[in-house]
Amino acid sequence: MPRKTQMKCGDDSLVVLQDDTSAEQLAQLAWAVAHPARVRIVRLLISRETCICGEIVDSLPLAQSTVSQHLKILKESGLIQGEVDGPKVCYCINPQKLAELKALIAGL
Amino acid sequence: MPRKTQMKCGDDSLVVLQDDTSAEQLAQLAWAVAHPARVRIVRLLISRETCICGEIVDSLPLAQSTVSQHLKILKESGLIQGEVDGPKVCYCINPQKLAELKALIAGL
DNA sequence: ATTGTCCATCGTGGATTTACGATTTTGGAG
DNA sequence: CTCCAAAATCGTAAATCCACGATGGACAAT
Repeated sequence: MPRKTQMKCGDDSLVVLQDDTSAEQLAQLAWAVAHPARVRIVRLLISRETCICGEIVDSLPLAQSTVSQHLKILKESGLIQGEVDGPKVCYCINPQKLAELKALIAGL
Repeated sequence: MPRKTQMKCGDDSLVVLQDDTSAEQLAQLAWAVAHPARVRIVRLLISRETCICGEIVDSLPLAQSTVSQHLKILKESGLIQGEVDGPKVCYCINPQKLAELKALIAGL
């Protein structure tokens, strides 16, 4: 769960939170790709339209558990989806979320 | 300085590092806007073409020192620039870097 | 020179990230 | 049923982030 602004200081509820949802949305999606390994994963998933699985692990210089963690983060962001296929798990991009990210960044 | 992949495991220099620079570039820029406060700052700087300074502090529900830290991060990413104007400091966006971020995301 | 404002930086504390190895879970083969 | 491989999860250690108050430095005006 990516971070929200903690705003420990005096709460000015309304004015402050006005367009904060959009900022948080963007921040959350940006955060998902704010790590080289996760960028690589996303790119890999885009290049091969066919979902792959643990080949991701082989394509990265990281331990299996670490990659699994990054996959979890990407899954939670909604950018990718994973479904079990026998003993393996296949991941693929979620085009909608990817488009959303692109739109949010483009709309800056 | 945002994080790079640590890759503590066996080094497979060539294949692995091939397009890693691009992934790191994207990750670095994405990370700069991976926080709601920084998104707000960037948006503010874009909306007012004229550089502002400590109004940024007033527009955010954060302490001055915290905002200064976010500004530093954004400055290090290259997305914004700041120059002293008398006792105040004016910040403005760096259109090139912003374009770079947009291009990298769009090119996903 | 002194004062006041604006901003950066220091120092700190708590939460989060990121990495790893080890363990558990899951589903298919033998 | 048992064994194997794939993947998720647990537990942990180190680094980083993010917030704050307090301090320090730069510049204008008095």
